[in-house]
This record gives sequence, structure tokens and C-alpha cells, in this order.
Amino acid sequence: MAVSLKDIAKKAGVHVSTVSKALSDNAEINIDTKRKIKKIADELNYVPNYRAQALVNQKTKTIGVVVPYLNNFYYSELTQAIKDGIQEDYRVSLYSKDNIEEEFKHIKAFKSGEVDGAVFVWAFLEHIDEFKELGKQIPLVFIGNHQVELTKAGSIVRCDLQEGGYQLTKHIIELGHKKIGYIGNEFQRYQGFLQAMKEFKIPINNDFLFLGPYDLFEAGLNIGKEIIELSEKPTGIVCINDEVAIGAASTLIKEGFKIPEDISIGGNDNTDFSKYYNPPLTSVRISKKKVGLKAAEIIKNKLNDDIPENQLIIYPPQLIKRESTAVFEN
Amino acid sequence: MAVSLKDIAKKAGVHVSTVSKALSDNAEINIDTKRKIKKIADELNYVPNYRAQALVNQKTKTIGVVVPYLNNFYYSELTQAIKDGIQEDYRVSLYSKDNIEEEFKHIKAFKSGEVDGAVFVWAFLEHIDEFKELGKQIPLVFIGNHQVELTKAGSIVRCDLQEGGYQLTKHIIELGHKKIGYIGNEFQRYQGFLQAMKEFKIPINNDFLFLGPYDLFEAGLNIGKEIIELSEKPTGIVCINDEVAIGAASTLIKEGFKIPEDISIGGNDNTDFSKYYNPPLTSVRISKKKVGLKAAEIIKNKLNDDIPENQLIIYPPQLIKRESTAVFEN
DNA sequence: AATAAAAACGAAAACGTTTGAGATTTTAAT
DNA sequence: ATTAAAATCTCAAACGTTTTCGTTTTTATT
Repeated sequence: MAVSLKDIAKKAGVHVSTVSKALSDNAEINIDTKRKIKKIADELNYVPNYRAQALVNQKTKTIGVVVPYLNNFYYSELTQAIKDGIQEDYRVSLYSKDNIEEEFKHIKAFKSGEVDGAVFVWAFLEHIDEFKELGKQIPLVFIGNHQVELTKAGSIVRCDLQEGGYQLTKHIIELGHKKIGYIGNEFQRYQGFLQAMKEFKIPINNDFLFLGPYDLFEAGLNIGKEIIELSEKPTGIVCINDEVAIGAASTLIKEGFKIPEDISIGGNDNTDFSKYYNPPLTSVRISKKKVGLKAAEIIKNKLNDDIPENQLIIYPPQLIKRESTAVFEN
Repeated sequence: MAVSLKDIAKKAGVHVSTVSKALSDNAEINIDTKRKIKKIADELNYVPNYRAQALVNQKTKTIGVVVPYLNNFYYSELTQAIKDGIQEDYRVSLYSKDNIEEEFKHIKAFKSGEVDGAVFVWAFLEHIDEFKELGKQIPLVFIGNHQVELTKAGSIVRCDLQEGGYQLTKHIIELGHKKIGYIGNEFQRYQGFLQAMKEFKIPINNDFLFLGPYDLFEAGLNIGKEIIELSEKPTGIVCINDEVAIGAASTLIKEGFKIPEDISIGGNDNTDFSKYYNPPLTSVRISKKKVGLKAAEIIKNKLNDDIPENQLIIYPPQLIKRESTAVFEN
């Protein structure tokens, strides 16, 4: 069906290897022969067979990107950034994972050589041994993970989420709030929250803590309902991300609460829409773009045999104060 | 490095072909031999070489998905849906395109056999000839496009955007608005807008028309500023999508306008966050999930040689009335 | 016990490239 | 004109599978 080197060779009256070399501008082929061969290739609309090239070159020219899912601003922006950094030189294969087993499946697939390198977003630490093994075969980059152990398998690129959680909490404390809640379960950010609370000696009320795998609008919406039920309510809330913050805000607003007058709410990730929300959402910016591009850069460098040692790169977060947080007026 | 069939064969004292057959449970291999070979393969941690399989089977087990970009709810939700429909059986390679040339590059790459099938989201009609050619090689699905001509190259799955634009406009008209604006440039939706305006004999004021490639928050924000500058302002605005609607709303709200009391705004796509916005955004639901899953299903069916004819599938839209649109009070 | 049939395995080609070594031709140097 | 060197091309192996066909061994049939 598709035209191959053989077809060109036949038409040009030369050997396949000559054609191959001519098309790759090999110096040992006569310039006239090259011209002739290229012309025929053009006429026949020749495109090299990807599968054959992959086999003989031992490369698929593909980078695998394993990400939980896409319909979430944090992940989609990050994924886009990784892609932007890679697309010129490599194809990007996308793999989502709802659970540990799916990630394991992908690791195994990668061992079969279907990608030249891989980026894991929030990898499961349970796979540390598999990662170490895979890391010997192809370059790996982990995004988000804070476990230094992973540098034995690949490089790590992340933002300082603890510092982000700390800054946001501190900001709310400095606005005069004493009754502060937390929604979500990301370890580092929660540590930052605790750090600030401890530093400023703010007592922690367990009723204000909603620790769980909450990261969607709907989760925020539901927690908002729970907050409304509380007899004593927090006046400031630190949310694991912007979706949860907006989900919670939407419930509170619907029930007549004013933000920030009645309750201050802060998000995380500074996703695109946070500044367009009503009110514009205070959030912690983590450079998804920088992180994604850096991950791409590291992978590409490793594939070019530069910088063989694994790196650990941490970007600082930045608190973006907007109008969803305000001074606590008694 | 990686262990191959040859390694297993050597250890088992049999021929490679025997190993290959044994591992694929071919009936002509003795059950004991199979057991023995499988055990050795297990011990050696064998995984079949993807690249070799791709070459000999003439299949990459990969579907290419070409989408403008990801950091936009419409595209990311759609892409996720396509992936969900495909992932079990095929890998998903993602290709973004900022412009025509990039799409052309992808088409050419697909001709080289790097994917077994492809989904194009909002394909450029300029490539119709290339699509027809590629369509002979691998199954194609186009999402969003309304040009029937494309069915000569592949199947089309889309929502009835004109009907959506019509319904939304009609809804705003029926709320009593006479001064109605439009932001965006999608052909079908704009046709729906015009259709409703004509049907209800509402005069069109060119000052209220903002026709351009606007589909991001920021574009909406900027148009919002332009609207504020107008001496006579529209009281109802139909937006090409939710991002533009929210961008425009954010400016208007910032400048003291009340939504919907002063201006009604309607979006399109019914993206996840529209119902969480303040106020919750009236929007037109188009089933990104249904569309994505259907596209996946069609591709898979074609690869299984079922339903060889190209299809044209159109899903109806659904107007979701929320609180960003209200009766026009003079 | 002889023959046919079935079962189990091996040999080799094929997929379409790339690449290093070898063969041939041309050019340069004496 | 002879030889060396350079240029140009061909050969063949290799990448790691799958698969068809052929060969050998085992089992069944009379």
C-alpha cells in the first residue's frame, strides 16, 4: 500500500541502502544521485515507515506523560506546558490513571519500549521499585512528588507546596482571622497550614478541618454545605485548590453568605479562572508552565546524553492576593 | 539490555518461534512446554518489544488525537472523554495545533504509520484532500466540524451548535431583551443567533457585535471593557463560550454592573465551572462526554472492521437556564 | 507391526528501515 | 602507466517479533 524505500530503489535503479542514505543526506552518496532519488521520493509521496524506524533505531521518538486526568485546570495547564516543551522533538503519548493499578500498567508498557522517556505527574510512591528499574532503561521525571527517594529513579520538578500553604494561611491569619478551616488532603500544603497555625499560636478546631481527597468543584460544594451546618463557623478557609475554593464559595454565596465580608476563602494553584471569579480568588501561584517546561527540558537533555545525574528542582510559590480574602471585622 | 524472546529460548532450550507461540497460547505448543516457558519469561521479567510488534503487526495500537490545545475546559473535557473511550484498547497520542501548518505536520506523521486511527477536533477544512487520502489508510473521526464533505474522509461527530445558539438567543429574547450582543466567531452558533434575531424580528445593532477569534477568559475581559465604553449598551449578551462569558462578566462586575439585573449574559458549552460561577451561568450544554465517547467507539469499530461506512452523528444541545440571565426590567 | 493421523516443535521469511563493511569505479599522484 | 586514495554504491546483517510451512516425534488405527 504505502510506498517504501524499495519502491523508490526500483524506480531509481539503485539499492535500498542507497536510497536510505540519499534521503538522509549521507555524504557518501553522489549529489546527482541524491537529487534524482529525492525527486522520485517526492513524486511517490514517500513517508518513512515510523514502525520500521522505531525498531531499527531502538527509539519511538515518543515521551509518555502519565497524569491523573485532564478535566481539571491544574492538570490540563501542566500537561499543555509539558507538551509545549516536548512537541517539537518528540511525540507525546498521554496516559491517565485513576488508581495505582493503572499506573502500574503504564510502567509495564513503558518497559516494553513504547516510549523513550516518561513524565509522571504525582506518581504513586508504591511503585518506587518499579520506577528505579524503569529509570535505568529510560529517563524519568516526576512532577509534584516530594519524596527525595524518587531521585534514585529520575528527576523531580515541583513547587514548594508547603511554603505555599504556609503563606496563604499566614495571609489569612494576618488579616485577623482566628477561626480558620482547611479543606483537602495534600500532605505538603497541609503541613504549611499547620506550620503557620503553630507559628502564630492559632488553636486548631477539628470541626474546621475537612481532610479528604477533595479536589473537584463538587467536593467543595458539598463541604460548603457541611460548613453551613456548623453552629460555630470558620471565618477563614484554606482550600487545597481553586476548584474546591470556588465550589465551597458557590454554596456559601447561594446560602446568603458574603465573600469576603462573612468568610474569607483562599485557593491554591492560581488556575486561569481564579482571577475571573466573582469575587476574584486569592490563590497561591505555582508555575505550572515553568514546571512543565522544565520537565520537558530535563527529559530532552537526558535523551541527548547531557546532564546524566538526576535533579531535584523546586520552584517557589507566590501568594496572589485578590478579593476573596479580607480583614476580619468582628 | 532488555530480555527478548531469544533469551528465553536459550534458557528453555527451544526455538524463538516456540517461545512466541507459547506466550501467545498457541494451540500447537505442548502444555508443559508452555508452562515451562511462561515460568522462565516470568522469572526474566520479559515484556514483549513494542517496536518489533508494531513493525511485524503493522499496527502501533495507538490512536492520535489532534486538538487545538488543552488549557480550556471544552477541549480538556472532550479530550478526556475520548481518552476514556479509547484507553482500554489503545494508547492515545496527543497532538496540539496552533495553526494550519501544525495540523499538516500531524497528518503527514500519521501517514508514516505512527497511529492506527485518528481523531481531529475542529479540523481545518483546508486539509480536505489530505484527509481524504489519509482516510484511505486509517480510520478518521472529525469532531465539531459541520462540513459534510468531510464524511468522504471519515466520520463526523458533533453537536448542533446552530440550534444551541438559537435556543440561547431565543431565551434571552423571550426574557424581554431587545438590545442583544454577540461575542465570538464560531460560524454555526452565530447562525443560530441570527436565526433567532430574525425570527423574532429584533433589529441587529452592529455596535453590539464583537466578531473575532475570541475564546479565552482574557478576550472576554477585553470585550467587556469595550462594552463599557459604549454609550448605548446591550442588555443581553450571547457569548461563544463560557470562558468569554465569564471574562466579560468579570469586567462588568468589577465596573459596578450587576448581572443579571443590569445585563444578562449567556455562555456556551456548559463547562464544569459555569454552574459554580457567581452568578451561576446560563449556558448551552453540549455533551462533550457523549461526543468523545462516540468518537472513540467509531474508531474502535472501524479498526475491528465493523461499520465501514462513514457516519455523521449530531447530538442535540440543551439550554441550561441559570441565574446570569433574567427578565429585562426597563 | 505397519501406516496414517495428530501433535509438537524448528527453520526461515517477513515487516521496512539503518549501517558498517566490502566492492567497484573514478580521481589523483607519481 | 601504475598505484594509491577517494568517491560512490552494493551487500548483508541487524532490530525483535510473528507466522507459514516443513520436519520430526508421538499417538492412534488396523
